[in-house]
Amino acid sequence: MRKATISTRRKISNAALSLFIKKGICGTTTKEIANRARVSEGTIYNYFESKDDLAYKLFAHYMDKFREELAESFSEFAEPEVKIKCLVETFFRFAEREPKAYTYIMVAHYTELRKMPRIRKKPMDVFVEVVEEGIQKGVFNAAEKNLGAAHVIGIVTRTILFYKNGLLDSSPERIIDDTVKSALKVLES
Amino acid sequence: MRKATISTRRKISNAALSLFIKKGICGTTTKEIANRARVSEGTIYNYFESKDDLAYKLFAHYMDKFREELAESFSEFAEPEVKIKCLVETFFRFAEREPKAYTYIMVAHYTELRKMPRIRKKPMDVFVEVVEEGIQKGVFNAAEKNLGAAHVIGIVTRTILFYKNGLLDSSPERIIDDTVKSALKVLES
Amino acid sequence: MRKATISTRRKISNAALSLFIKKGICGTTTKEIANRARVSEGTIYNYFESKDDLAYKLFAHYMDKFREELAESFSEFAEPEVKIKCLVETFFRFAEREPKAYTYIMVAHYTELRKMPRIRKKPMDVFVEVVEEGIQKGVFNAAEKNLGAAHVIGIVTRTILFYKNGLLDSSPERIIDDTVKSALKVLES
Amino acid sequence: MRKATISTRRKISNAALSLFIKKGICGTTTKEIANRARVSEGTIYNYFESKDDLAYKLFAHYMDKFREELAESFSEFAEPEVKIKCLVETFFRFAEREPKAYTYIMVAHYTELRKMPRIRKKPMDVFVEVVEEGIQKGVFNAAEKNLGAAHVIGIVTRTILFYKNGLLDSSPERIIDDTVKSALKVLES
DNA sequence: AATGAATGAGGTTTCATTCAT
DNA sequence: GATGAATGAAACCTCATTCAT
Repeated sequence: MRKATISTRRKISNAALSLFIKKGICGTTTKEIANRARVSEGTIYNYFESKDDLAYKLFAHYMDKFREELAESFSEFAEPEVKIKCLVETFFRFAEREPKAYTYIMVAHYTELRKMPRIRKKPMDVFVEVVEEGIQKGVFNAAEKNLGAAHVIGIVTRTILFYKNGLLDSSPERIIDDTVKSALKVLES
Repeated sequence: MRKATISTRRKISNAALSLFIKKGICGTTTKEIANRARVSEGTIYNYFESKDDLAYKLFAHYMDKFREELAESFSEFAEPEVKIKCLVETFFRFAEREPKAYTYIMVAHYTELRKMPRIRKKPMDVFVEVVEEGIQKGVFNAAEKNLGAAHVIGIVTRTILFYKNGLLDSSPERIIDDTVKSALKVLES
Repeated sequence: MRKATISTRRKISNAALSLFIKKGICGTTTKEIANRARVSEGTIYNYFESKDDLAYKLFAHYMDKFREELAESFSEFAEPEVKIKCLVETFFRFAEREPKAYTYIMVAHYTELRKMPRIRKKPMDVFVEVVEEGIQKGVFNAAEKNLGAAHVIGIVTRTILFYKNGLLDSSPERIIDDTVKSALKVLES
Repeated sequence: MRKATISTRRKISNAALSLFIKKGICGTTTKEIANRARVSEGTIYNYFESKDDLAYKLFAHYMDKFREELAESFSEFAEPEVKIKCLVETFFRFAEREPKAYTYIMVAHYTELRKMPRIRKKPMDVFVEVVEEGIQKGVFNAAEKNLGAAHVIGIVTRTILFYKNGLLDSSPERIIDDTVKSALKVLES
């Protein structure tokens, strides 16, 4: 085996991710995962404790990755408006670069969220912090930080959903630009 | 069965709705539905062809109900801004009055949407029409109607999600008021 | 209700007969019987103890009818050859006049025979008696009466099966004639 | 699994065959099959798609085997009378050597025949071809080949049925001999 | 007599997981 | 590590039968 060979663990993860977003976690069988990963069913259990463990590890991994990418998308010293712009752009970029992971995070949010330990820091928290900072500096006027964050996150996620469903005709650049504008309109004093 | 008795069909539907939003469609068993509805498992099949049929009928029913409520929430002759206000308020009211149905619609959107006949008119369409009207009348300046609708719907749905998860401290009236304001900020010229 | 109205019992029997020969007893549901008979499921149990009881009563009824018709098809004083001719012709006529009953008897023979009380006199017995008589009179030379009867019954039943399956081109009269000839060839000294 | 071990597939097939002929396909449960085969119920589905698939595969397998055995029972260059003799003897031998398979073929003929693809070549066809050859050579005088075949097949199958039901007292050799004679009497000019 | 909703035992099938190789 | 046959619990669903009306 060359080291360039895609690891078995990775093959399983990728296969599972594709299937989970297409058919749901519960609706995906280990046999399907094994078939798609070109691996035997038993092999899955050499890497993950159970199907649920696989689903959870996958979720946690991409959740963390996404949050980190958001958190690192702006300089600590940038203005809040600039930070919001960076966050929105990063959101779009992540959705575009890792479409399956993005979808999985979004869907799992609604369905499997219940089982996730609440302690984990979420992408949302990054938005909340920036909004809070903007409010303190007087450049944002949201009634409360969480409400402002909700509005911004809603604008972005729903736009991406529409875009992925082929409901938007404009160019991606244009869409991102307009979405940033909307986000700032909502927040600014 | 006395006629005053809650109909068996309704008992099953209600039980299923509660379970579907708590554990997902696939994660809910017919036995659980039967137990909660206080009927035998076999009885479910006197009213629905299959568990999936039950899930779909439930979805379609509430989807239609929600859309109709939105469509009837404003006078045809109102200003677009007023219509948007009405839509947002009706959204909140529906989510509050029928919390399970609301959640079910939102979740199914993400998961079971695939199997739904695409022909069905959706709540979203009501928003799109109002945004379109506003653009034509020059009071809204969204780049395209679907993008404007996406932003408004995103603001509302995510706010309700935050609210339901106990993340917002303000009073419901205040939240609704701020959300209407955000929606109009995003849309207005 | 006019007395000419077909009795409920008869409606159920006819519906069951049609379905039993098409899908088998086990493969037919009481709901299907009820639907076809234009009767409610519960009504079946006003006339029969169970589905099996219905299937058995139906079988016994037609079995007896068929045997009686065979037994009465010839004069007691006719020659054995003539009796054979009458039996074969009656066999064909019965199969033609009551195709469903005939098929049901034949199929049940192979499948539900097990549960039938062995005491019941069967159509076969009529053949056996005639062959026995012919042997005693020296006009038939079968090694044993049952073997001769087996050959004759086999010739007739298989011919009817072929005929019903559209495998024979000759006219019914010609077929019957040839079949009588074959039966006699097999039996005669 | 050691290779000397009877294959699981074979164990399931044998168990199913025994049960199907005793209780019918519809009347046999997968649990019974599994118990008799000493495997778990789930294992059945590692080898067959469904109970019906199992029933069909079993039927097709033995149907082909039986037809092939019949077709290979005589030399291509033998006289038609000899061929008939061979066919009848092979029929008996097969019924004796593989009593369950024989019964299953006969029963399925009457009951599950409907679902079988009509294309499959049947044992009957071998008889038809030989009868046809005999007619062309002028040694058989059947009115039509299918009718002649029907008579011969009827004689054989019914005799075997009587024999299996203990209705015949003669020795097997004697029965076969008499049956061959009857078959030839029916066919010969 | 007739109905048909309700039942619940039991049928077929699925599938996550194990384990001998 | 990898395999895949075997497992068996549990899922979905069917259906003969009952019973209040």
